[in-house]
Amino acid sequence: MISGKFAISLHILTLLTKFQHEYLSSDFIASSLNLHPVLVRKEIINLKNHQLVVSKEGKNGGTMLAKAPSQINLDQVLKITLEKVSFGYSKNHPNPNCPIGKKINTQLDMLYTNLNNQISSQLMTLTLEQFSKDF
Amino acid sequence: MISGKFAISLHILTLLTKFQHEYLSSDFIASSLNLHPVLVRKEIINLKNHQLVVSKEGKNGGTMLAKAPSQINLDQVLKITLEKVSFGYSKNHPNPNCPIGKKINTQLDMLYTNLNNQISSQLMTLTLEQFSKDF
DNA sequence: TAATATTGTAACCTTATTTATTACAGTATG
DNA sequence: CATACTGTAATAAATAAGGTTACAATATTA
Repeated sequence: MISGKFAISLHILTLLTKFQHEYLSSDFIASSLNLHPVLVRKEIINLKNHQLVVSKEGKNGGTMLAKAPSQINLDQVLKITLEKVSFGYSKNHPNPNCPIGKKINTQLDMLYTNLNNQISSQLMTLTLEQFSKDF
Repeated sequence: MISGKFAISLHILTLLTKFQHEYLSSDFIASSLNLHPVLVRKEIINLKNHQLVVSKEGKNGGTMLAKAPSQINLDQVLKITLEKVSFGYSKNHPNPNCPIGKKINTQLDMLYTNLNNQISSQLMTLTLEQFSKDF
């Protein structure tokens, strides 16, 4: 899953913010997302691995935020879902005998790193609390 | 073609910058990219449609920059290749009966638009001339 | 003017990636 | 102990991306 990960995780976190201190089941979350519960659980595992949520197995189990929404910013969410925003690479290895082909990926990396830094610094200023307020 | 478009176009434009005032064939360009010449021609058509390059059919034909590399900035290239950088959406329509589901896409749009504006203003400051200098 | 090198473009094929489904073991609750 | 959950693997289906073939159109040059 690449394209939807960030959006799905943010949706889940927003739901959890609205129902703070309650365990929400993957079925409930899935019905808001209109997504298969197994996919929701997979995303939740990722959120769990990064200590953003906790979940409880068994009857009346589910998932809950692990910290206050004011302590979670959107850059954290981006980092654990997409890692880096890619603006794309040509899939094939460019010709190493061509001066451009040889260096293009390094140059793109540098450019993309700069762009990512800027994106991150913007997302860092936005907390889940703020994002959730508009719903 | 989504992921590679920006990188491929930038690679082509960089080559054209290095060989300014020469018509380069799609075969030559393809061998630097290690890509099928037909794909190169497809990308070139896009660059042509946006007046960044001109091309000439027939023997000794090929493609050449339509303007000085100092007059082309990377935001223009981004706009004609990816239009907008997407951070992803859940593929399904979220549940409109859920307050979060109903509004999530609008909220994501706003967020993504802000991020794109910032990316654009950064890329606008970078010309093809500058980008090509490091090869 | 004929051979050649090139672009332009459509149709189609292949592969990779994403998303969805099924199945079931494990676990906590009441 | 029945039930309602999570966790997770295996696999299938759908979609997207990239690659290939084929050939018409065009300009060059010998």
